[in-house]
Amino acid sequence: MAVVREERADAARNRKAILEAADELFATSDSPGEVSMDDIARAAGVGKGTLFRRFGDRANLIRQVYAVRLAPLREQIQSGPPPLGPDTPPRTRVAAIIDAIAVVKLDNAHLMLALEEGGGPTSGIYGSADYVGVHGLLRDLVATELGVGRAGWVAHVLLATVRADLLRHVTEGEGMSHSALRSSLRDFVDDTLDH
Amino acid sequence: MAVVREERADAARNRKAILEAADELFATSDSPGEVSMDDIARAAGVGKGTLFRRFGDRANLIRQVYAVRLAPLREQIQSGPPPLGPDTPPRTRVAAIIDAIAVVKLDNAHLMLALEEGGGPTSGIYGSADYVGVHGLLRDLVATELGVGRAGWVAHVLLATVRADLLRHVTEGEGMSHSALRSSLRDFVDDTLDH
DNA sequence: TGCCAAGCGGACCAGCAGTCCGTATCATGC
DNA sequence: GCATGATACGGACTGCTGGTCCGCTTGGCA
Repeated sequence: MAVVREERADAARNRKAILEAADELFATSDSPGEVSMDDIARAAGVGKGTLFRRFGDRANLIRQVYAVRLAPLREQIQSGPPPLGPDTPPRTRVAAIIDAIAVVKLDNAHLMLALEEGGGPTSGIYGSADYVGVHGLLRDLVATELGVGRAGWVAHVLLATVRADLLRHVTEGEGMSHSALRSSLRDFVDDTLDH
Repeated sequence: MAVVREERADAARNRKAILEAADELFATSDSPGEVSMDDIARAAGVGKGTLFRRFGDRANLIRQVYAVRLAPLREQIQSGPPPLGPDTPPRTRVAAIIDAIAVVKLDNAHLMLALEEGGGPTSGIYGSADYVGVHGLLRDLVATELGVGRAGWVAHVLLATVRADLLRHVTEGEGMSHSALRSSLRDFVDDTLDH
C-alpha cells in the first residue's frame, strides 16, 4: 500500500482560491457559458496551467464547485435527521428531497445552470455520479410506494421536474414565486406517489 | 406595401443544400456539439459566408433544421385528424401529443440533442417559439381536466418528461426499449391527469 | 543548508463561431 | 441577346476559447 502523498501547502491554497473564484464568477455572471477558464484563473490570481493541473478540464471544475455547494444537502440526506435523513417514511422523504433539491437549485441558479449546460459533452447530467446516486435513492424509495416496475421511470420524472433551467424559466420567465413553485412541486410529488 | 423580393434561385438552392447537409451531419454524428459550421458548409458544398448569410448563427440553423423535421407533427396537431388534431377529447389528445413528441425525439435523437444543448445561449429551449406554443396548447388542454391553477405547471412537467437527453439516457443508458418507454410515458400522463 | 519532486504560470496551439469584402452570378429592362 | 445593378458567393481573416507544454520556482524533508 503506497502512502498517499500529502498535497503541498501552495497547491492546497491554490485549489481553494480557484474554487472560490469560480463559485463567485458563476454565481454572479448572467450566463455561465460566458465565464472562461482564463477569467477564473485571473480572478483566482493563478496561472491557467495551475488551474488545469488541478482540475483537468472545465467540466470537472464545474462539478467540483457544484460538489462543494451540494455537500451539506448530501450530508443531510445520508445521515441527517428527518425529513431528509434515512429515518423518515419513504413518501415524506421523497417529497423532502425533491423540495430540498429545488431550494438548492433556486439558491444557486447560475451555478446549476453551468453544471447542466456544460457538465459534460456527451454524458450530460445523467452520467454524473450525483444524478445516479440520487436517482438510485429515489428509485428505491418510490419502489416502496409504487412497486419496482414503475419506480425507475418515476424517479427520473421527479428529477426532471427540478431541472435548473425549468425552475429558472418558471420563476424568472413566468414570474412564479419560489413558494408557489415549491407548493406546486409538493402537490405534484404527492399526486405522483398516489398511484 | 413593398413587394417581397423573390429569393434568388442560387440562394434557394444553397439554403436547401445547407439544411440537408446539416440534417445529415447532426443525424449521423455521435455528439452534435462536434459538428462545426465549417463541416456543414463543406458538406453542403458552400462557403462559410453563405451559410452565415442565410442563417445568421449556429443556433438559428439548428432551429431551422429542427423546424423542418417537426413540421409534419405541428401540422397534425394543428389541423390533422384525431388523436392529434383539434377534434379530440382533451385527455386523449394530451396523451397523443406527448407520445408523438417522444416518438419524434426518439427518431431524431441526435438532432434533438443538438437543439436542446445549443439551441440558445441564455434562452435555452424554454424561450423557443416551439416550446411556448406546445406548452400553451397543453396548458389549455390540461386546464379542462385539472383546472387552470395547476395546468401551467403540469404542462411543463409533461414536457420535461420528454426531454431529449432524458429519453436518450433511459433508452441508450438504461437499455429501456422504445415501446416500454412509451408505455411508461402513457401511464404517467394518465396518472397525472387523474387528479 | 542542499536537494529534488511537486507545483507554477503564461506563451503557445488547434479549432471554433462569426465577419468582411473583392468577385461572380442572377434577374431584369431594353 | 445584352448591359447593369442588386444580390449572393466563398474563403481568408479575426478574436476568443479550452487545453497543453515546459523552463523556472518553491516547499518539505534529511
